[in-house]
Amino acid sequence: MSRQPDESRRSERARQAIHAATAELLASTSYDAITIEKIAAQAGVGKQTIYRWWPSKAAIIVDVWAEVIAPRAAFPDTGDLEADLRAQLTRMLDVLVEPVLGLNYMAVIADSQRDERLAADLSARIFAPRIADTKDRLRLAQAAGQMRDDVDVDTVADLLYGGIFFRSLFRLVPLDRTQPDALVAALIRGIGPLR
Amino acid sequence: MSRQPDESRRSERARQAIHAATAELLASTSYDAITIEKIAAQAGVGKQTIYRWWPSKAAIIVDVWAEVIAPRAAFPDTGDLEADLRAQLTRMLDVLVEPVLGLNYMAVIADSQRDERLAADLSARIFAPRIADTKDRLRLAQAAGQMRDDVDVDTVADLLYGGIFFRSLFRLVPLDRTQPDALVAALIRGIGPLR
Amino acid sequence: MSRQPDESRRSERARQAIHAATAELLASTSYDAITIEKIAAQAGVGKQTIYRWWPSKAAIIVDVWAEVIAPRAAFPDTGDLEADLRAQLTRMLDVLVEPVLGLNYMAVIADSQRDERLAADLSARIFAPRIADTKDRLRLAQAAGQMRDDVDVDTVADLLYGGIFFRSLFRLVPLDRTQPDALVAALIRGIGPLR
Amino acid sequence: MSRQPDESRRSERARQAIHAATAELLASTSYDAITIEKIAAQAGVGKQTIYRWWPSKAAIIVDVWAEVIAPRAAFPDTGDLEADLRAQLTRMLDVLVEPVLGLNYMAVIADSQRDERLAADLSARIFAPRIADTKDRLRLAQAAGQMRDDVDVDTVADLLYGGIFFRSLFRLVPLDRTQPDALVAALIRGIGPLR
DNA sequence: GCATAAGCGAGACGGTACGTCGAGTCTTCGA
DNA sequence: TCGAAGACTCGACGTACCGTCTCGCTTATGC
Repeated sequence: MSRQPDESRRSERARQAIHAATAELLASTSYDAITIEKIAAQAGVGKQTIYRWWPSKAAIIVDVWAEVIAPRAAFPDTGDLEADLRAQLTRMLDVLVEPVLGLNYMAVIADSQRDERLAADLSARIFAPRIADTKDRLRLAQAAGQMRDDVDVDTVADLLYGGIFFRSLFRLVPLDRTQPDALVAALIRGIGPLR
Repeated sequence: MSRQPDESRRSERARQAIHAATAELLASTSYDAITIEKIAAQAGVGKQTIYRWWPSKAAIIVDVWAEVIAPRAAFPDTGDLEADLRAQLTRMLDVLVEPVLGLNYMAVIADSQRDERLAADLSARIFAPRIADTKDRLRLAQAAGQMRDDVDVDTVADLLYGGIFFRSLFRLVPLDRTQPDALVAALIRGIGPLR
Repeated sequence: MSRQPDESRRSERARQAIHAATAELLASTSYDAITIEKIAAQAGVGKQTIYRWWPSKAAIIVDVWAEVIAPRAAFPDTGDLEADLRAQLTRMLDVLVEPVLGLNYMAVIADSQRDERLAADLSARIFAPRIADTKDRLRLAQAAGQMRDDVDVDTVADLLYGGIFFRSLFRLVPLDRTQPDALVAALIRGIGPLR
Repeated sequence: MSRQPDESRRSERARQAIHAATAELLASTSYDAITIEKIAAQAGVGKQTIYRWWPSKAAIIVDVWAEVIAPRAAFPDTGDLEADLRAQLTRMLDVLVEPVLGLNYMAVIADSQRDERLAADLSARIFAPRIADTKDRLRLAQAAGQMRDDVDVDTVADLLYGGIFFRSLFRLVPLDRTQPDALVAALIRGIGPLR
């Protein structure tokens, strides 16, 4: 049986070289054209070193993102719920809209549909923290009376992010930065008739 | 440059065999393990015959779906908007929830992120018609005073389907059939404070 | 299970390119440095095409030799047994003595020690025919009264070729072209005391 | 450049463990499947310890043999040259005939064709002493009038051992223990017509 | 008697080649 | 001219070992 390697002996130099190479490729190359062989070559690293520490190329990418994104700005909280949600969605759109990076972003999410480990990794390290922030903000709003307290914050998060992702996924309508306004407005006021 | 083949000479027998083989594989095999070679072998068809008529395996799958799904039930219209939206989302969830098929469904959507032709095909043949139906239903609701007419139906469609897809994509929360109720309720009544 | 390929569809072009590339490498490169990847690259051929038709690089080499060597000169027959054996051994030495080719020659024999299929191939296509010729010549000599007929021709063949190969194998003594003379002389006259 | 290590500090425990592991593998495993990594693992030794003291796996094997074989019986000398040669060849055949060990034996000789250092080592420590013994015995025979003194002992040694090795190398004819009789008889009496 | 430098076990590292897989193209034959 | 069959070139896969390179950790002098 194959042993799991000894973390304490891991080469920091190699880890960084792989991160750097992956980041570079992510910005310039389409997801399918990014191969483990290319990452290894560009990083000046043996393939085995990659396979020793990561189960797939998508896992490397998640790793890179986690490191880059981790220290990003927290969920905005100006006291105005609608403005804050709008700001947050816009921030997200800014990433999805970038030509190469945005597609690669979606491609990793795509791969996660076929790879359970990756899905778990992606959720835990990229999405879960942000969604947790979102829910915190929503609960604050509930406490402040800016949001009904008979709606489930999970549901709201799904609607909020889902609305953006759906457009991004299917591109039936071109992406544009005014979208969040309409989305958030509809969500806050509801689509039902005025009561 | 390579000529496009003569549609009129196309073998209906081969087309059906390929459809059948693909459908069979879709229900039993993970997306990555479905290969054009396997489809060809299972259909008793030369690879060239596939390449002559389809640009990719995902395109075949879309083709199969389009045929299967086309005659499906139209958007429900009982007069009760909330109930109808709920019913439609539930129908959708029923597909996504199926263990192999649901994942393959998402995997095709995933692939469409890297393949523009596929994305167009998938939109045009699978999603666009359903979304058009949805919008029609929404406009009816507006006309009937069941829905505010200052909200964009595009936005509503995004929120509606996005909510479901988002859960399906990231599976942070397990999928279950009660979800549409909460989603639709929140969307209709809005999350803002009672006015 | 993997099917054996269809001989009749085999590409003659590819076969020849592989032969040529191998022959070129054999004359210039040490056996260990000849890899299937290099052969494929030099021949402008996919690796799979090699694996489809040959089980190992040594098998390719044997194939090349068989084609090159097949039409070689027959065993000499001048009527003088001693001279003929001498001539034949000298011809053999000429190959073994060549700097790169000779070593590669021994290296293939070496590999045949670890690969039964290769050993059979090498025997059948390269050695067996020559040894059969040798035995025919020896039997002629027996019929002509130039050789005792109470000695086994197999044994004589072993002594004859073995003597050359042994030197070539261990190189305890440098190889030189006068060796066959002494070898054949000792073998013909025997080493026992004059009777 | 890398310093040669200090012999006096060498671990005898490790040396023996490596010898033992190698001997075990030699008896059970095909030559190609014997790797330095396996030897190290089986011996419970770091790879570096092997590389520090031996240049190749074949060198380890030669080392093992040299130790095992060194104290072996000297060349027999009963006064009867023919019987003694026969006895010696038979002893040799006994090793070559063993199923795994015999093949590994030939495989090392094989490897020596590609590795000059190994060839020198193998000659010096395994073959040269035995061949020297053989030649001594032959010279004794010459002095005793049991062998012609116009034949070169080198040549005779080549014929003698070559005959055996040739069969072993190519296995055109299965090996059997009666072979040495015919070989030695032919060599002593010669194959030429009765004089 | 204690530092200090060696060999040691372990195993990660940069590489090279392996043998396999599937992609998409090309060729041959039969209908 | 399409279809079946399948060989072709290509490129990436994930694995196996190579030989080198750190890492602590014993030892075992020699200052």
